[in-house]
Amino acid sequence: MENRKQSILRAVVKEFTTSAVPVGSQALQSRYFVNLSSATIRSELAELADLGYLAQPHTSAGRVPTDSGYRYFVDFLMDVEAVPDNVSLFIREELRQAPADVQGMVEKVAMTLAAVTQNASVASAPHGTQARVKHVDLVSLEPTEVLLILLLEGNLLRQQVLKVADAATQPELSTLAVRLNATLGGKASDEVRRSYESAALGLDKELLGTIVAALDQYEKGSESLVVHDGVRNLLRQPEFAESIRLQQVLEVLEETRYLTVLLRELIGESDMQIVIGSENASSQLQGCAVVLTTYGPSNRLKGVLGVIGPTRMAYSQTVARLQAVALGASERMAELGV
Amino acid sequence: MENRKQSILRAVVKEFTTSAVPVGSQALQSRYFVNLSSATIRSELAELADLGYLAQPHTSAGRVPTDSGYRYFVDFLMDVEAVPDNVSLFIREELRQAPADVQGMVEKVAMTLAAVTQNASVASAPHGTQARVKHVDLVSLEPTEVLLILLLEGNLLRQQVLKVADAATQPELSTLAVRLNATLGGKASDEVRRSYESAALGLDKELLGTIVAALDQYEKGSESLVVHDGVRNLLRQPEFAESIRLQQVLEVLEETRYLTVLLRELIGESDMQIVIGSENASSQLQGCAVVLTTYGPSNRLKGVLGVIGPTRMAYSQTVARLQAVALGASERMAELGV
DNA sequence: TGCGCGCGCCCGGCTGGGCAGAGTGCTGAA
DNA sequence: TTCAGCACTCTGCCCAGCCGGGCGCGCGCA
Repeated sequence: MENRKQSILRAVVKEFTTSAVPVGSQALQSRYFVNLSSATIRSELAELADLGYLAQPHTSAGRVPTDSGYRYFVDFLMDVEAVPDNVSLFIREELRQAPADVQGMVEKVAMTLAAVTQNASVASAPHGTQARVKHVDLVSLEPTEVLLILLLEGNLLRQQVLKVADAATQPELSTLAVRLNATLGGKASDEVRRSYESAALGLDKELLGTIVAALDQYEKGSESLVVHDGVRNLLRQPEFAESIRLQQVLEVLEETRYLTVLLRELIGESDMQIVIGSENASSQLQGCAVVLTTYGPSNRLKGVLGVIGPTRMAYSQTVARLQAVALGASERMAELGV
Repeated sequence: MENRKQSILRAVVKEFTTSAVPVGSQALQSRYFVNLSSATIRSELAELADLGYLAQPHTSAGRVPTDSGYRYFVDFLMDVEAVPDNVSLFIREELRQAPADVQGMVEKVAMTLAAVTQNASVASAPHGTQARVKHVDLVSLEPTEVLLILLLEGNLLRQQVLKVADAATQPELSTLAVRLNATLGGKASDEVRRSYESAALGLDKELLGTIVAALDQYEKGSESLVVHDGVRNLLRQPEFAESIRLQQVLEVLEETRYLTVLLRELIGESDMQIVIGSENASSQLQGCAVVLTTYGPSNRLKGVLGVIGPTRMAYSQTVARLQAVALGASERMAELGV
């Protein structure tokens, strides 16, 4: 695409993201292209519309970027915006105050992200493909109830209540836990499963089965923790003035199961992913853009961090700030051993 | 108040909660008072308006209950509605699937409550005045780093990385953990603190200090664990058609600090509390009603459970279902030892 | 071929008047 | 005390008309 068309498309996107009203040739001429006439701009706009990058809400209204227009913008035209000092300071300060557990940390991260992007945010807890057992503990709750505590790689704690047939005292359980630690320490779920299948360890087979199940469940992420925040920010956007639009987004955000699947599907190999409007598989997110990246304390433990807003969002700012939050959160989590 | 006025007020509230349009004398006459003329009803309505229980959006519109009208209704006129079998079944089933940790349980409770009341729900984690230590574990991470795992009453896991001066092996740490369990098991934070202050136990003083700090943080933190759900339900109500109304509610719900204070202030001695519209201290909740009760696994561990909706809410249904969820959750939590 | 200029056109949004409907308040009679 | 009738008032809705922004197109020029 010629340089001038690109500039005009960039100007349209920029103008529309701030004003939210269709942008006309005159506005562009007076604010961006003083040495071009509005008629020239009009013909360029018409061609951009032919290419599918711009659309008109109705004849003789200004132009609005289409989903492909935004796509072209983020792929080729977007210049990465530096994060202002006060914003990075704010991010650092917020994350510094985050509690040292996964849940609290993830919530704080989502909160911070929503605040700095002024959009809605989602965050899933970091989890690895292969969870390694670091430590096992068994605590007697009731005579026939035992709490299994699994410490996984990344200092992730998982807990599960087990019903056992025979009553076991705490000392008995502690002895068993020591044996389990010796056998399972450092093992990933498939190794634990082998132990389970061979069952030559003299360990309670049922217990091992439960541990395998807990690891599986953890790995599937079906139980994985997803939080969201900042829905109130969306309400400030004219796109969400009619409540139906927001309702659809909320259906996605509040339905955790659905959100988990969505995040897993969306996050691919790439480091930063932008999904715009109709590119979203789910019909509820038409008109919304989702910007996603990964974060986590280590390379093997990654969660998803994302921003959800109208397609008319300040992409370059969002990308930069999302990156800053992801980086800050990753560092902080590594530091805290979360 | 005479009997007939009461019936008419009750009818107006009932009619308005379902239809959401101001109710006129003819609608009342045809649906509730066939043996009265609309003129008679009109004069009664006028008197109810004089008493401050009803208002007109404008002259020659139907009547709408005022906040005091709702107040009178819930105080004197409301008949408690039985919870349908399928709803109680749904509640039981949902709570049965709840995970065995506090966070997960609270989230499930909020979700269930939102589903059965078709309004927004809030839930704070049950917390006592004193957190009790149930189990302590120490895991060696690095030569000079130890992970302290605290299992507190309510199966709440806390973890913290400790830096220690002298390298300790896992067996050494396990032995220490056994000693700690024997000493601290079942103790609340002030008892731990006494142990800490007397320091006559031969235990590492620094370690005890960390445990005390973790308990303190927990006591503060668990109080602030507040979740909400069901905002999407509010969007179905015409009251929230203009997004500004919902925005105000979301400011309250998403600002956890604020919500914590709100719940603490609102929950008084009474078992079930209803706060209607202008009775709310916070200006953001004008036009909203909040129904609150307490729940928890024991008398010492209580959290707050609440429903937030428009003042035009089905109070008797909400109260009954809130009560059912609170009861079910309390039982389930006691059962799971959460 | 690219650009600038100006004219005519088109369409959505706003405004103001008229109309129907719903609901009230009042009055007088049973 | 109840009730029928009547006048009044206010809103919501519809429609016509105006307005203005923005475009498309044709023409002239380098």
